[in-house]
Amino acid sequence: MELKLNPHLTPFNLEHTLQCGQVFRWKRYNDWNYGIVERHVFKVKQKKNTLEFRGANLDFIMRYFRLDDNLPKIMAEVNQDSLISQAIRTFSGLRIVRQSPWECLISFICATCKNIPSIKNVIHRLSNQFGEKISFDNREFHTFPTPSALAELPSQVLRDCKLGFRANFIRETAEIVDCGKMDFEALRDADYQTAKEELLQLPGVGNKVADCVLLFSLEKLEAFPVDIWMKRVFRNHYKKCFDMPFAKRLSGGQSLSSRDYDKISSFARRYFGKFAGYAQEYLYYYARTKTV
DNA sequence: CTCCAGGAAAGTC
DNA sequence: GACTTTCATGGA
Repeated sequence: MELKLNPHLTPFNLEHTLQCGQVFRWKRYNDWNYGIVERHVFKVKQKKNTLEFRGANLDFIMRYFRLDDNLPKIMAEVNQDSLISQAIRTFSGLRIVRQSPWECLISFICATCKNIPSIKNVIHRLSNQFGEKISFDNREFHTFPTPSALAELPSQVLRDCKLGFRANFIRETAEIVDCGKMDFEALRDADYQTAKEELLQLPGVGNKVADCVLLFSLEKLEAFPVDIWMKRVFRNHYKKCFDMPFAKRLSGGQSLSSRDYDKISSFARRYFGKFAGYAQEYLYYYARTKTV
């Protein structure tokens, strides 16, 4: 199947969307990109304004890649200065993806203090060992392990997957989700603050992980995750928006205190508006690949 | 070798 | 409240 995209009404860039660092499990064989979502394996490729796909129907593609988001309107709303404007031009067509909350949650707990290649490695290790095998296109793929699959693993087995100090967080969070004590559907319906407070109860989930899960899987497009790269962006470009003592702390090498995190994140939500998460993703990818 | 990565939690004052 | 230390591991 294929989908013709009007670049003015529905701009989309598959490459930027998959490479910006929001998803960790996509693979490329030949010129096809293979994705796994829940139990669906599918492949996608883009040629200019045509999106080609197999193994998924149009509704699924529209929903997963958020092609229902009015991107031109969103970009116009977050386009508040020359830096974000530059990032928007550079990565035109980048979209936030609708991930499944459970996989997103575990992925970003694993992501603490790791670079992206390491994150991909550990997620692949988890899936290959504890996920279910699914064949597609004469290749083998694996679903992401279920909460019960991870909950029953001894932490030593998780450590053997190179999870390090994250192993206990993963197992404990898996137990909580497996017991049905985390209702992702309810979080989707709740407002940003309420949903965030719920997520913060989970072991291994702090401000940054919570905001990633809210943005990438729970429809909270105002969520603005602040990691080491975003701290760098604010130190170099938005220092004047804060008081001097705070600006000085931004220059330090230490990780953000919870209060300083809120200071940046809530400023960004006011500054960029209700689609601040989109601004974050463009700035994040820009900071990682260009000089800021 | 040292330094860093999509941080969080526990400890200290 | 706030600052500091600890937690593992692979890659540059």
